[in-house]
Amino acid sequence: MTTEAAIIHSPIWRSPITSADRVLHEIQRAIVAGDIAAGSKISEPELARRFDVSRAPLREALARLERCHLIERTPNAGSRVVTLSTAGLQALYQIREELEGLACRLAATNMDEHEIEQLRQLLDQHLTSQRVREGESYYQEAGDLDFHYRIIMGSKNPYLINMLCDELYFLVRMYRVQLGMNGPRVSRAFDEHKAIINAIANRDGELADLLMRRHIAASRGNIESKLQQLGK
Amino acid sequence: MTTEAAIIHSPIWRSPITSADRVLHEIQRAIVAGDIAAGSKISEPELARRFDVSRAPLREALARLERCHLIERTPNAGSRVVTLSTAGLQALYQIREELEGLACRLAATNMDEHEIEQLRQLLDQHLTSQRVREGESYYQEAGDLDFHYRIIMGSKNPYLINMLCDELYFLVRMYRVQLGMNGPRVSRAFDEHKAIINAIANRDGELADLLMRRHIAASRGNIESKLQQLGK
DNA sequence: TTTAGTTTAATTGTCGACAATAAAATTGAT
DNA sequence: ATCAATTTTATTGTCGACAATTAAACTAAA
Repeated sequence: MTTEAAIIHSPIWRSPITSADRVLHEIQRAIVAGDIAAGSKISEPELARRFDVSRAPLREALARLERCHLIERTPNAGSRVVTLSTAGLQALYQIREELEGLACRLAATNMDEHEIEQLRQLLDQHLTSQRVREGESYYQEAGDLDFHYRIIMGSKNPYLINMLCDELYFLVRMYRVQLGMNGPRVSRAFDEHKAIINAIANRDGELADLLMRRHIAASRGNIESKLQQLGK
Repeated sequence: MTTEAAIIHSPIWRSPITSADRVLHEIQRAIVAGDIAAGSKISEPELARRFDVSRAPLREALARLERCHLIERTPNAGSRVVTLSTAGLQALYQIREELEGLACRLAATNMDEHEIEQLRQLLDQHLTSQRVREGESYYQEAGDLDFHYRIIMGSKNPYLINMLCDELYFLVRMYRVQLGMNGPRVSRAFDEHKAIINAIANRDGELADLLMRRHIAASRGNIESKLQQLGK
């Protein structure tokens, strides 16, 4: 999957050379996957031992985990992993709709032909790999996220890229992964993606914006129903 | 001025109990004011001595300064204060338009009558204090920012509040302060503010959104002309 | 004189220990 | 037995020193 490649950029990620980066990477993965339970308290000494680092780089990592809304820190009290809720999901997706809509509008004018072509190719290979393994659509997940990443990059707006990819998307992934969002929306999402690409290729930013908002709203609806289906 | 009060909230600010918070506060002020020059390199040992703290809380502060886009860090290389540019201003204000537009739409449905009344009062006292001291409109600056803060808070969306107030607004203030944005747009801004409040009071989110976008676009135009007027 | 390579110096990243604060446990009183 | 106050424990925040990396200075060769 190419998701990993798409994630690499700017402040939060750089290349995991430093040990703070490494431990950040691992904890992010653990929280998103639910290995560190949502709502659980975080013990600095414990995590430091667990990932075999001192508290200094660990705290650096915690600072950045707070930045991408995966934990909440209160001074002199400690950190907690965030909890997933309907209200939180709605607040998150309100922003996402708005910012990714903007990303589409900007991408429609700022992406060059080559980038658009690459986006098309991504969608194609995405389609074939999905047809091959119909049930196991973790790859679909990754492919979908990759699609969104590309468009966000295509906006060429550094602040927008930073906010969406570094600060919001981990939480989005956390909702999707922990609620088992892998199922039936696959083929419909393909069509929506295709339509968005066409709009961008036609340099119709307004339309791409509108389609992206609908696409995200639909995605939110899905997660929302799953959320209240599982209580809370 | 009430700006200080409006700033206090959520992750970045809490109450400056810890020394990392204190030094963050001071450095933010220094960078926004230009006391630490834009584009200059940051020396951790030097700043640590200057603000009389160890490097540990200083680095905590640097992490949060990166978060609000006032410095840029590269691993093993150090930190630089950001530089102001037309491209950066445009990218920043693209986001601002979008998010504050959203804030207006949300505020139109989420602010209660009391909050709207307070907003009206703010504008009035803002008007009188401006008529008193026509030339020195630093207070106007603060008043304007306060106006925007209130609406953002009125959206009741925690992510939106965090992004705008904690991550974007320091940079906005940096542009305004360092380019001496205090002058002639005062009375026009009043009318625009008034119109936005009316739209919100009428629960007309669409209109408030539109007006806010125009208001911010006008503000950007002002700063933009000043920027290229001073070279670069 | 310029450029490449090497050495030196300075800066950043990390560590372990201590201080200050908050949570937990214990004690005492009603 | 319950609640309040106090002691104890544990956790977070801070410090100074060391290790690793990078940038600067210097030397030497073309």
